[in-house]
Amino acid sequence: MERNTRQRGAIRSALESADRPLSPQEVLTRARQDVDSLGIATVYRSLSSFEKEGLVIPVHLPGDPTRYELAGKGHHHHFRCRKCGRVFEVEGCPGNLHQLTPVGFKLESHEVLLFGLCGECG
Amino acid sequence: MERNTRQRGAIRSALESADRPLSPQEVLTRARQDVDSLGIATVYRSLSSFEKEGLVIPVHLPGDPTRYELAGKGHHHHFRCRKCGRVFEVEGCPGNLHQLTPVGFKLESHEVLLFGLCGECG
DNA sequence: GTCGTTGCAAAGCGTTTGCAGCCTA
DNA sequence: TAGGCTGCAAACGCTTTGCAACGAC
Repeated sequence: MERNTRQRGAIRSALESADRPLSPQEVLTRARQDVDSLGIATVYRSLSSFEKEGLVIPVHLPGDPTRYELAGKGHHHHFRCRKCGRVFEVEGCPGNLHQLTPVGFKLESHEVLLFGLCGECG
Repeated sequence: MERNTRQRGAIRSALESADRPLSPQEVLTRARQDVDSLGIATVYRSLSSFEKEGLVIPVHLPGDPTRYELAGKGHHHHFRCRKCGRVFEVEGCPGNLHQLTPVGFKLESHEVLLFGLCGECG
């Protein structure tokens, strides 16, 4: 059973106030503004329980720690600038993915990652 | 300047004989059949120098260590079975990716990952 | 002979876990 | 009050690095 604690509230708030996926470390920094005794272990435990509940979604980027963002934003993907490292959300989806899937395979989900330069760095 | 050593040869062979991306640990196991004193540090160092040379390509999968495959196979993506964990190469590419890219951004590369069940597990 | 390469061991870094005390329900 | 939650520190697994010996060119 899930309990509502100050820590979990702070972690959820941190994610809500962000407009991009946050790493556990970034979550910790932000959430400590609410609960300054917060420990990194609690962040990891909360994020993974939020993930199980479907409240947050993990965003995996090559070479970076896993980031998390709130679920319910609708289907989208991510663009990472190779210069400044920031991660942006991109609307839409290329589609056609079932056409790529080998015969006999069952496609359940997918991830599309774009890399390049953002508007400011380009 | 790059030198040809038995170790690098063994690592390259390991990748050549595989039909799927290998993790550094898997590369080590296979390459040790040629050079049994091979150490894991050498595998990491060689893989990253091969990557810089453009000889191999890293394949990143959420939750797994980075795998490597030989470059020059043509553009393709990957499908991972959530049951058996195997990673398959997928021909083709969804295209349309420039349409997803925000205005002012410069798209340089991308990655598409498919998840689901393979033919045997489905 | 030079200097890049190797293997070992130690260090790094992100993540997980054991445990005793805390606090929500 | 029960049992989930928390913070700390230790443990973990993968990856990187320091260093002295090695070996390709």
